[in-house]
Amino acid sequence: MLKLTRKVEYSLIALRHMKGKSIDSVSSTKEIATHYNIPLEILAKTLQHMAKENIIEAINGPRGGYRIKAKLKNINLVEFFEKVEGPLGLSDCFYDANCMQIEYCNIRTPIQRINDNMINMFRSMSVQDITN
Amino acid sequence: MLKLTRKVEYSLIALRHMKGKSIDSVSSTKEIATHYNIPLEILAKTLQHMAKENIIEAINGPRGGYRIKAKLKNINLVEFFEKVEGPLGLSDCFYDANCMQIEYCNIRTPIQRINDNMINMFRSMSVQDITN
DNA sequence: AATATATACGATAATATTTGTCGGATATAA
DNA sequence: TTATATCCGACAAATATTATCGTATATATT
Repeated sequence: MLKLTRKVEYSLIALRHMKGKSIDSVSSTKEIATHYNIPLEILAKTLQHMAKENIIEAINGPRGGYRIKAKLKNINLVEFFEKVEGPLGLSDCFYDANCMQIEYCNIRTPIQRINDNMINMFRSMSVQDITN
Repeated sequence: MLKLTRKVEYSLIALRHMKGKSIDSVSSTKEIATHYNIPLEILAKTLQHMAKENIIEAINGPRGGYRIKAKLKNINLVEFFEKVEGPLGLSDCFYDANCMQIEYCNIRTPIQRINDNMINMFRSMSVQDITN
């Protein structure tokens, strides 16, 4: 419960790795995967996904790889989590109302309050903060 | 990602239901299950679990059921989540160090910071707050 | 142009977690 | 004694997450 997914973890690991290198040098999937002991194919997809979201940039071909594209300071954790994993919410009913008890539910509003607090907390932190 | 489990949701629903009744009246599993459209057996286990944790109290026999036992004001959400679901943490490595990349991991400390913020936030809310 | 290295990506399989079911036991008010 | 309710372990199903495979495409280097 309340866990991050590996995809998010791998994304953060990769970003932090890239941040430690000079601005225009690239990091290949294999390089990161072997260094941090991450399954290559999973990491590959994760990086492709981040590239599609314009967080990083792909350089094709031999000696290719990825490098950071976005200003990490301008991406808060809510945006980041949603780019990587999709909509955020303590319960599905906050973005997909397919729930058997929605009609009689007595905790939707209370949980909404917890949810708001959580969202605010994540919004107050940037990806930059986290990868420092 | 970052979801509550149904067990937690059902627990909160049940507590809120009981709070709406007079202090010594009891609520049966069936009553709650049918009212909120929750699978009976699941709810039964959930309530048994909360009884073991002394949050609620079981009254056996016909006309039995459960009623609130603890001071909900004195239980914060971290305590509550841990009573109902076990240890809390954004990543397993915060309470079970069985991780392949723990040695080279470059995000453990950063995620720890997010985790601390989250824990603090949950600690600042009581079950009472949530079931009001 | 050929080759080797790297990303791109859909399909599918394995694993883990969560959720739900079943069967039978115990307690107790009526 | 009976009906109603909790108790609880074992098991099964559903869902979500994580990982693998196969093949295609892009491009530096030679």
